[in-house]
Amino acid sequence: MRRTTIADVAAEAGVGVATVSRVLNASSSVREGTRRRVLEAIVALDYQPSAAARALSTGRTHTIGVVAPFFTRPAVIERLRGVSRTVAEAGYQLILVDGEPAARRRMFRARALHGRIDGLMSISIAPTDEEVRSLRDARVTVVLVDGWHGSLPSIGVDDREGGRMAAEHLLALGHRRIAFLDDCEQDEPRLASSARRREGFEAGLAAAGAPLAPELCRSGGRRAAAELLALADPPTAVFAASDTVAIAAMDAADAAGVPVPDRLSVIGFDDVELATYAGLTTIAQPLEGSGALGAEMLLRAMTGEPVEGRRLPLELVERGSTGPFRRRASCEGNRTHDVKSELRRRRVRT
Amino acid sequence: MRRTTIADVAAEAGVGVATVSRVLNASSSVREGTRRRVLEAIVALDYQPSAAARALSTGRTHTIGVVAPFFTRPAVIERLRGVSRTVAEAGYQLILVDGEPAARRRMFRARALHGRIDGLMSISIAPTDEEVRSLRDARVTVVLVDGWHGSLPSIGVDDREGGRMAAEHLLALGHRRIAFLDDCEQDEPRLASSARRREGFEAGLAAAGAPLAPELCRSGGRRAAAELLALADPPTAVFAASDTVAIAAMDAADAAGVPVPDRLSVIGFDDVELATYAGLTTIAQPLEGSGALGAEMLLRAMTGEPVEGRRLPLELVERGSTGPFRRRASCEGNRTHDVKSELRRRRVRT
DNA sequence: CTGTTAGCGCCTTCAG
DNA sequence: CTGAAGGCGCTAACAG
Repeated sequence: MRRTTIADVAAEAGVGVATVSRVLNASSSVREGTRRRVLEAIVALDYQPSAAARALSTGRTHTIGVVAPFFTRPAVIERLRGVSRTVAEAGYQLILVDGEPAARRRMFRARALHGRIDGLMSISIAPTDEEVRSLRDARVTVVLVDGWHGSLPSIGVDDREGGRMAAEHLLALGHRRIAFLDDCEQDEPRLASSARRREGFEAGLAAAGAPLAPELCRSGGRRAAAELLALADPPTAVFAASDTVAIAAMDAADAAGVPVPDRLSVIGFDDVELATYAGLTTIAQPLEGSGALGAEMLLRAMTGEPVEGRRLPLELVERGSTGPFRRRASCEGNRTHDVKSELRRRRVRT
Repeated sequence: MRRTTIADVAAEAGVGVATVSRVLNASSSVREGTRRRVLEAIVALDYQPSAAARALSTGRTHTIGVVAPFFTRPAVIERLRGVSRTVAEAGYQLILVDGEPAARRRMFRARALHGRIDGLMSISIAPTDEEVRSLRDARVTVVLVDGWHGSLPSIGVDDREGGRMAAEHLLALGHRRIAFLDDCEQDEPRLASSARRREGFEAGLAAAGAPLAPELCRSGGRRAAAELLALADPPTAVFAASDTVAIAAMDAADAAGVPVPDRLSVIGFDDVELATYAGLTTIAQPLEGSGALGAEMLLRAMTGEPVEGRRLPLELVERGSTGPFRRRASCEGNRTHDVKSELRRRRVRT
């Protein structure tokens, strides 16, 4: 029992294969009667064209690939949601390539995608110049989301500006001893957004005459935050390069009995869903929207239409994790602290 | 500048295409010298075989599809992580099909996947009998994760038992007026795990002589929880069919000024990452592990090897969201309540 | 409008 | 061990 092919349909309908192909692809016109007969034959035989054959013949797979660090960054998943929706609406498939660096790199070695995908979206990973060249040689259409490259359409936010906004918010609250917590990506030096956020942040602090102290600038999550808190002269506020790190910092604060925001203000970046639950103040960027927009652009670029990158807007979202600067060890502060940390410790465990 | 094909390599190496194909597929033996020459030609030309051509020729795509409600259920993403890892290690691609029901159904209409995938994993969505038949007719290998079907290898947990465990935990804490919050999936009647969790839960309560009151059994998240709390005789504990719903319930409690766990104990199901941050007591099941195991089974099944489903273990994870039953309106309870809810309200906003 | 035919790039007998 | 040739299922000229 062979699978039914276009030839079977043609025979059943009493026409040539080309005609069947034509009604399948709604290409040049087919007489209404013929068309109906073909359609009936298709239904009768429950025929379904072979994607592989079509891909081989046309050179297009109707599939787009997405490379990204899916499972280490919640923000990526939210972006993917937008991609998935858009791509599905356009009738395209989605191939996922998660990335330990090796896999990502393989994906960028464009020839590896021959006959697999028509377009490639890279989220939070910018290819090197060499990879870009390789991609272009292979004529793979590429769009970057949350990553920039001079010769590739890129969509994302102004991370420097975001850093500056965070600095402003904290400064406006009266904080002066402010720390920075970087994303802890030892193996991915090209994840550049954190670096840019930090640049803007530093600039913002410096402009206000409160430059970032070197010992207040760390990289990592919970442990780094704990070290910060253990300092003789600990910071009263911290800007984390991502919500994930920010939440880890809040966790560390709870564990150390440091009340947030009374003795430590915490601000993050991204505004992932988790930030809502955690009550985290953060610099919000469009996540799902960036994915959707990126997908639209990719789809358009794949038709040959020239597309240009876009900057998306940022917005400060104030929740409860930042508050005005307070002098240490005020009586009231202490009482609140005890109740609160006791409370959170009861609920939150790692 | 045409893309380089197997013929180019053959010419470059001074051999026939068949030989190139042989070294590519490590199939029958090739003399060492010839083999080396071919390999060199491949490198020299930076040749990369066309996946489409290979798929058409062999009938196998080296791609597996995953259908699942990716973006509405955090648990699915964690499962996917295991799938991704396993599948990548085996050198397979991953195609994602998110599902508004329409897309899922299309995927199940097996013929639609001809020439696209070699195997299909369905997470948290069980196909109907008819779909199973269709799948079998099309000879698509299928494995179910978190879903059961008599004639398909299925892997998951004993949801009924999980429900029973939740009941036991709450009863052991002294609660008697206990509510159930269902997942709010109006459009997906086949998402059966919630139903089974509830069955086990009801059975557990009934066995202890504290049967589930009809008015304490609702479906939905925050709003349903709020209704529960507004009852004249509100429950002192609630079992939610998933962590997501449980966290929504905690949120509703905070908003209503009801302290958790002092006046309301909340227990969830799944143990997603978020549960840790939320300090949620929950019935934990292997998430990433289930994905990995499912992928392994699928890969094996695709070779023709018969595989059998597996039940994974459940475990009660106590965090801070459940506590002993307390009589209402005790003085101490009230004080704690005020501080706490004031506090959480400050931090958590929706 | 519609049928015929030549590939798309690779795998796989089948001879040599 | 290796080369030649047919075919996987479909699309896309090119004739009619």
